[in-house]
Formats: sequence, structure tokens, C-alpha cells
Amino acid sequence: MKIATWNVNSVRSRLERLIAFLGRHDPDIVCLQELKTTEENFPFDEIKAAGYHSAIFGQKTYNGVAILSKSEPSDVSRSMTDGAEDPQARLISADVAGVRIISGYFPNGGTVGSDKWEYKLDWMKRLGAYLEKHHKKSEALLLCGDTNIALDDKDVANPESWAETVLCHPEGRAALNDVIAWGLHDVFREKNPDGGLYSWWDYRMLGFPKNDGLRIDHILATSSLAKKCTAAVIDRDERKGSKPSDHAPVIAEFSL
DNA sequence: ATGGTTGCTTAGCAA
Repeated sequence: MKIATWNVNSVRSRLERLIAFLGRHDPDIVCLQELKTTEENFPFDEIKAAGYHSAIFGQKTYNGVAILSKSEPSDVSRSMTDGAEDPQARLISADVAGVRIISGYFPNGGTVGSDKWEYKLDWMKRLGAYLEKHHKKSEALLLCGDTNIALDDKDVANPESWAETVLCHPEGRAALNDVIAWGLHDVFREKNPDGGLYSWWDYRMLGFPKNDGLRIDHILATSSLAKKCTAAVIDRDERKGSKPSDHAPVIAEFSL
């Protein structure tokens, strides 16, 4: 089973690239983030024609997440269903081929200390409670998405310039590590222990040409699946060329 | 350098 996670930064402006990506990699499942559109305007037909079902949780202008899959998803759940007052579409879950798939777009956090930063930390706390309430670590489960956190300085090309920012702050790292400690494994790290590989480069300040990147997109697997992971890569080429997303897709394969 | 680029929406926000 091959799964990809990709923050597309608008599914409509990235549709041509997305369809080409599906053809190039032939993934069984794709978790998308930052759709930036409502369900009404989601390109279901084009994605269906490429051979994929779409389970989506959309929102106008901002956020929005989806799970694309060759086999039909079931038991689709949108948001954390915890009664919190939260209008932001950032989490969707579904069963696909016997695996629980979660696509998450973690809050960026604005600047450390801001209201958005507090929301980011609280959102990760809620996610930990969501996993605890709805799942068991003995399940086959994949939490995929843009976490907006680089867990380690070896996932940051220029750690000194990103230190203490929302993507690298120790409190954010601790919050994501708390989620992971529930029973998840960073399969990309396990396959690429040396670091130095990135999934996001800022559009500004020549981020990609200078390779000023961070690995902030993750595929996190429960241990039964992590043991079966055979490969984990980043499609850095997808960041090249005309009209790329600012994120590159992360892809993992599992022998099920 | 509180900068810069992109997308949605059409002036300002979010990233």
C-alpha cells in the first residue's frame, strides 16, 4: 500500500499537478491539506476520472482537508467532534482498506505568544485526546499531514534562523511529541535517520533555490504499520517548475 | 530589512 500526504495550497490551482502526481506515483491513498475551497467547488469529477474517491472536509478560502483513495472510504469523520467551538476545517478521518487514515492540517501558529499560537498548542492537545478517545494504539492507523512542526534541528536546513519560530519552538515540538507518544512512529525518520531532507520551502526569500527547507509534513504510523513500512521518500521534484505548492509530497509504502 | 511570494478574493488576510 502506497500513501502520500501533500499540502497542495489550493486544490483548484494545483489540480493539473495533482492529477499528474496521481499518474506518476499511483498511490493507493492521498491525504491533502489546504484545499482552500468548499465541498461544492471541490474537483470531484477530475479526481474520479483519475481513479480516486474523495472524502473531503472543506471550508471557504482557508484550510480544508481530504482523503483520496482508490478503494471506497468508510466511516468518514470530520473535525475532532469534541464539541469545541472551532470553525476551521483541519481534520478528516476514514477507514480505507482496513487502515484508519487521518488527514490533518495543523495550525501554523502565526507568531509565538499570539492567539494563533495558543490555538495551535490547544489543537494538538485536542488531537491527543481525540486519538485517546476514538482509537487504540494497537490499531492500524496513519496520522498524515502538514504538522507545521519540524521535530528536530536536523529537519531544518538553517536551524539558527528558524529557532524559536512557530515551526521549531520547543513548546510546539513538545506538543507534537506528546501526540506521537500516544503510540505513533515517524516512518520517514526511521527510513532516513540522518535528516537533511525537507518538505516545505517558503515562497519568499528564495526559499527553494537556497534549499532553506524544513520537514514539517509527516506520516505517523502505529507500530503494527510502522513495522511494515518498506520505504519513505519526499518528492522534491514536485516543488520545482511552474506554479508549485510550497510543500512537496511525502510518500510511504507498506507491505500489508 | 517586521522585508519577500502565492492564493483567495478583489484590500486584506493567511501562510
